[in-house]
Amino acid sequence: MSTAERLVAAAADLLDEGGEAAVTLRGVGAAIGVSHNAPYKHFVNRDDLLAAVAATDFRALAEGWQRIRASGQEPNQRLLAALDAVIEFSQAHPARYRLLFNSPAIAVRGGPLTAAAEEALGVFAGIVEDSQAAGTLPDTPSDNLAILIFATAHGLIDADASGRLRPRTGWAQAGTGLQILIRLLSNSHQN
Amino acid sequence: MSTAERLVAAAADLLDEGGEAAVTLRGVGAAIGVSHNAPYKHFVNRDDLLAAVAATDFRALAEGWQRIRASGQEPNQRLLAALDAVIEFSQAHPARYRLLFNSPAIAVRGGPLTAAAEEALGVFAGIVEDSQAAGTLPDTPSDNLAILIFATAHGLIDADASGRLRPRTGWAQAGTGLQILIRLLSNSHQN
DNA sequence: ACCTGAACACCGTTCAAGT
DNA sequence: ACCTGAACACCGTTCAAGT
Repeated sequence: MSTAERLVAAAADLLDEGGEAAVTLRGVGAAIGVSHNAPYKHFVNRDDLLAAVAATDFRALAEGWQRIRASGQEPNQRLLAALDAVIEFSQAHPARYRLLFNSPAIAVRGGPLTAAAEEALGVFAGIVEDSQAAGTLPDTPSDNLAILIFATAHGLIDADASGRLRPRTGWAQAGTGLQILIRLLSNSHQN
Repeated sequence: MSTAERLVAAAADLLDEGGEAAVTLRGVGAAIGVSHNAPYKHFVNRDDLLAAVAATDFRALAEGWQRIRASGQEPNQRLLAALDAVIEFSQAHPARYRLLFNSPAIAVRGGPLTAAAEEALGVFAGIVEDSQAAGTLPDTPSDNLAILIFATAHGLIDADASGRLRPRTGWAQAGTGLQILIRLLSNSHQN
């Protein structure tokens, strides 16, 4: 692994352990045995390092979604599995999830991160398209419907993280809300 | 205005001007002519001050929604107006919007902020309930449907802030996606 | 009760210097 | 090409002291 890759991995670990505030250049450097200054030889600044972590996670997410899309399940089951995958990621790696979908300052930088995000969302849109082709979702343009469904998932995940999901709804998880949404949308199509 | 209130107002201004990073205790103190240490006599720490800003904004949001609910428009128009109000706030005060709906570390603190958030979301749920009573939304439990709709709004707002809304959908605004969602949900009910 | 000023232990970032 | 160490200008927070 190159130094740059080791820095990215170390930053991801620190995100998991202590959240974004725990990712200091001094900490990242120490984790792989270089000075607090070495990261500047591989990334333009701290945000650039965080963007590299996010890009890596987007690529992994895209791969996971691709496997789900290619699996033998029913289309709507694949869609729910894709949503479950991102919910699971948000719970296992909350700080890294926030970096993917909740960090406008980093998302807006463009570059490889934007490309990786586009690719991942493209795979997700494909999964939605499969459901539409199977006739289990309304025939709104697939890019539009995909972002609508994903936005709902993201909103529910955020509400859950802020402790505002269970008190109001009694739902154990964001996934429960999404099942209801998919059912409502299916009904919408069947008339 | 008490010193505490002036500190909250100064913090809100700094959020609008330079984002969360611009809210330093030194800057907040200087803005109202006290030392960088004075805030500690009114708030337990920086997060507590930010939570106070968020609580104030939640109360204002609840009042705005209440006015919309009491207005003479059609129920679904009131719902879209309520969603427009929060979209508008997110664009006029992005850093403060993030504090309301995108800051789990602060939301989880409980206290007056949680109470203010509960109250605001309760008013929003009431607006959704009105639409259901008018027969223009499915009869899913109103708290559940309200959080589903609000989650979608929040997700679209976040996607827009990260620059990921327009490229994929061509939508000029989050509001466009919400109109489509409301229409789909209305169809869902009419069969 | 409320505020100040010094001090502490951190930060990100820059720069000159090393190999 | 890659890294180090000192230095700079910040932070939040604590503490002793003032009125």
